[in-house]
Amino acid sequence: MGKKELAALFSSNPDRYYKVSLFDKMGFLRKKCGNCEKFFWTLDDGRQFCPDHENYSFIGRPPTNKRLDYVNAWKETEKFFQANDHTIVRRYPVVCRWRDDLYFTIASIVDFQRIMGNQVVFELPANPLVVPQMCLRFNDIENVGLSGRHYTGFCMIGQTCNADAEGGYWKDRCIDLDYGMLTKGLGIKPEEITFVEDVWMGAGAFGYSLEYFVRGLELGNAVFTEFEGNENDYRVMPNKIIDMGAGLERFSWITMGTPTSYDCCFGPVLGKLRDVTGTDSNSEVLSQYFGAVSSKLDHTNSVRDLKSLIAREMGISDEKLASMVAPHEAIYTVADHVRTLIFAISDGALPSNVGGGYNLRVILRRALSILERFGWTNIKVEDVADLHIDYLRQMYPELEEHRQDVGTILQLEAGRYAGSRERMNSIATTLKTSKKAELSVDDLIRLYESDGITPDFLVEQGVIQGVPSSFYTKLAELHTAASQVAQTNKPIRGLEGLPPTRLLYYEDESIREFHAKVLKVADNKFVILDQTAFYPRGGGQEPDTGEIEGAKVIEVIKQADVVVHKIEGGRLAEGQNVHGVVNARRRDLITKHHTATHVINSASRNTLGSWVWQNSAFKEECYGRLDITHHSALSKDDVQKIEHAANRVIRENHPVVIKTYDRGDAEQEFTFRIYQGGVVPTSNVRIVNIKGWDIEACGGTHVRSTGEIGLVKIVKSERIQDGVVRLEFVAGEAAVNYMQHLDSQLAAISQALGSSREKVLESFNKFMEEAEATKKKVRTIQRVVAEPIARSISAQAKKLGSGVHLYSTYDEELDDDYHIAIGEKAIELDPSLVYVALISKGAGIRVIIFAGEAVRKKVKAGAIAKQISAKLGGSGGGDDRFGQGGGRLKDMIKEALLLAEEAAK
RNA sequence: GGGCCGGUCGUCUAGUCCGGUAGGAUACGGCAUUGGCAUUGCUGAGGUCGUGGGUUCAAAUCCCACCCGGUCCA
Repeated sequence: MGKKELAALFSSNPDRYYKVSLFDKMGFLRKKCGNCEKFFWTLDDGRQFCPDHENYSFIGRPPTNKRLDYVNAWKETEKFFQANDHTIVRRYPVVCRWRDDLYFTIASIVDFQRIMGNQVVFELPANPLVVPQMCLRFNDIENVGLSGRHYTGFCMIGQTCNADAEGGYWKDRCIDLDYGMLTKGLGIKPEEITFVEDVWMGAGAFGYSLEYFVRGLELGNAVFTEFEGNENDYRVMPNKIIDMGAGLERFSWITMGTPTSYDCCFGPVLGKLRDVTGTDSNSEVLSQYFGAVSSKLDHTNSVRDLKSLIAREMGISDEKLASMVAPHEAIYTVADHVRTLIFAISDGALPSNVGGGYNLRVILRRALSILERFGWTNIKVEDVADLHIDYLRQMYPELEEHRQDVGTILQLEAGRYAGSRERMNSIATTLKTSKKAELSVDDLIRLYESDGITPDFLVEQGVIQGVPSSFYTKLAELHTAASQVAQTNKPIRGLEGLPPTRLLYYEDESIREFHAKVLKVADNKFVILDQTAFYPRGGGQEPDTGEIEGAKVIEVIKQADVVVHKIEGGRLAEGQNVHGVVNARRRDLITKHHTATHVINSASRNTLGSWVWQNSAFKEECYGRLDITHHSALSKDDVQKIEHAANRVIRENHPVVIKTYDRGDAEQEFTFRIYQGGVVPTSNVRIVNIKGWDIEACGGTHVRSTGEIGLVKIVKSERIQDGVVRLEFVAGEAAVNYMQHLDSQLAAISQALGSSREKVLESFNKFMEEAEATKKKVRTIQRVVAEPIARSISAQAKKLGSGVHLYSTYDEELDDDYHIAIGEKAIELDPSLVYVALISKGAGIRVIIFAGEAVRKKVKAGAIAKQISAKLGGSGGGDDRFGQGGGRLKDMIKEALLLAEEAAK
């Protein structure tokens, strides 16, 4: 059963599903749309079509006397629902930390959804509640700023209620309230409101819904999630959920009736931008145009198509209209994109080239390129951000706290973009001026993939005439072929029906020895006990090792609720009572590294900025690794500051308190900062609280107070990908070992230099300088002596009967560079000279041959080099003037020299 | 997470496929032309060819690993 069938099913029984008490009370009539056959409810008997086919007739003449800008529209909403016993909840982060299937919060209901297994469960911090949830969506970017109603970031008013919990209500009251909100809150007349029947299907649950419209504008959608299961097997949920989502931007718009919703939702931002850019804001044509676009755009057509239609209606040319409209679209788009970035960055996301960060970089670069295209160099994105924050802080005071950070990140990214543009331009000019033939499609793909240069950009720059039609298909092929499926570890079989293992390491972390009973031995090596003190691999913490009754425990994993010990060198029988011993030193070190990870994580955030989050972590016996989100590589100074902060916390000996909380309570009390290690898939969370420093949800083992860590030393920091920096560190005894190792290395170096430890750098620099100077001196001497030596060589050369002057030598002291320099000079001075040098080099012999111009007809340097090298057991070659080669047979040197003489005769 | 591209004097780069004396441009120093400058000519200095291994008589070039930067996709 698909959405269509479900709609038919619900609509076939409207009294059961859709008819709410309001409809009877007020006399709403149920009608079938004469166009799309959808059912809808209205007070207007004459209405034939559902609002989907209606133009936005509120533009220019709003259906209410109230005029509510964005912030006031929220205040009105807040007031109304508060008066009707709803708890107003502060917005959740737009970065969706509590679900790993979403980068961003895309709807208000997402706030309260938690994934457990394959099931979505709802956790409401209050009942009923209303939340002004900022949502980010990047799937309709092309329409943003153009359509009048699309945003990359918008506020969804979420009215959420668990019908079966205390304080809960169901559809009658929900629609009563929403109706009240529209009529009393916004001041809209009842006849203006239409409810349309629809359905909603999600993961493991579905329901029916009523969308409400005024003058063709959908203001909200009340979803009644009544059933759980799938289409073939479902039942009424024990906790039915109401999810009403309404667009705050639209609430404001319906009361203002501005040409676009942007005009009433960005506060003073648009006006300021128009002033600065000198964009005329009082044009009748413009409001006519945007009004037309807003009302006529439906799901099927694009703004571009609409534009020429409207131009025709308005009786002006496409070009004229486009040029009038473009700066306005640009301002709308920039305002939207920057607003979205403010929320994302405030909530800890960073523009980057990976994951959700990519979306952020795309919109930022879009905004920057718009500013550039229009030549609005006097507008800085960080200034636009400030304007937004000035306005929005009444509603979202937390934005004020992050004003500085947002500015920092925007500025940094704008700089990166400028660098990128510069590089693209220089590549474009190189391509344009190079005499190379047409660029092939493969060339274009390479340029796109390795430099991010789109063919559109090349067309713009006049490098190519047009984009080849095969470009995008070829690109698509490339990527579908490359995509692969990730592999997962296959589970150990035969564990079904075993009770959950009792986890002694949680009950008392100090236990290193314990008694237990063997419940199961699978495959001769996987042992399951009724209880264990062995910590299994998980949360980036490596497993314990040790022994069970003499058998070595080499690996411990947790599968569902069962801890599995992999053993080696021993046999255990099911039912046997055993004694287990955990490798205490290993556990202690891993534990220290784990608590140190938390300490360093907060130290990094306090040092670098609020955008720092744990990206992933790994804790071993001999070192720990923490990946944090950060926009740039760390300087030495940054690392030292973090190290200082971390060690201070260790010296201050903060207590580490571990306590289990209800997940919702923990989120409310400690915020989503607790999810540093990722999503927690259980309804209880174990909170590790380093008092006064760091609070995280974590399942690992920890010291009782930070002083036990003793010492941390950051060993290395590297940027492992855009937006992620890896810190490698050592803690406790491992840190001491590391320091000792460094110390002995330093001792060895200073000894080798014959220097003292204090002056090791000084003497190293001196050695380097000397080496450099010596190299230079050798070069100079070589140049100075080349001529006199060349002369004496010419004099020494054997004058052969053939007219050839032959000089040959075997040299064990000077190198090939010397002989190349001398040989070159020598044949210049004596064109009849043939210069043959065999040079001992390591285990082999190098051959250098020069032939003077006058004898080149007879003696070819390359040929001789080849012959001689062959004799020496190697090979060589070259041209007539210069040849080189070599070999390894040192006892053939004499014969090789004779061979040269032979050839010159 | 999966790819791809690049790293050569201060700067921009050629050379890499197919191993054989690292070359050009620009800026810089000097000299000449000039009353002075611009210009021009001559000339000089400037290079761990990202790092480390390997193959080879020989590696900027081929192979492997790593580092740094860029970029695309999910």
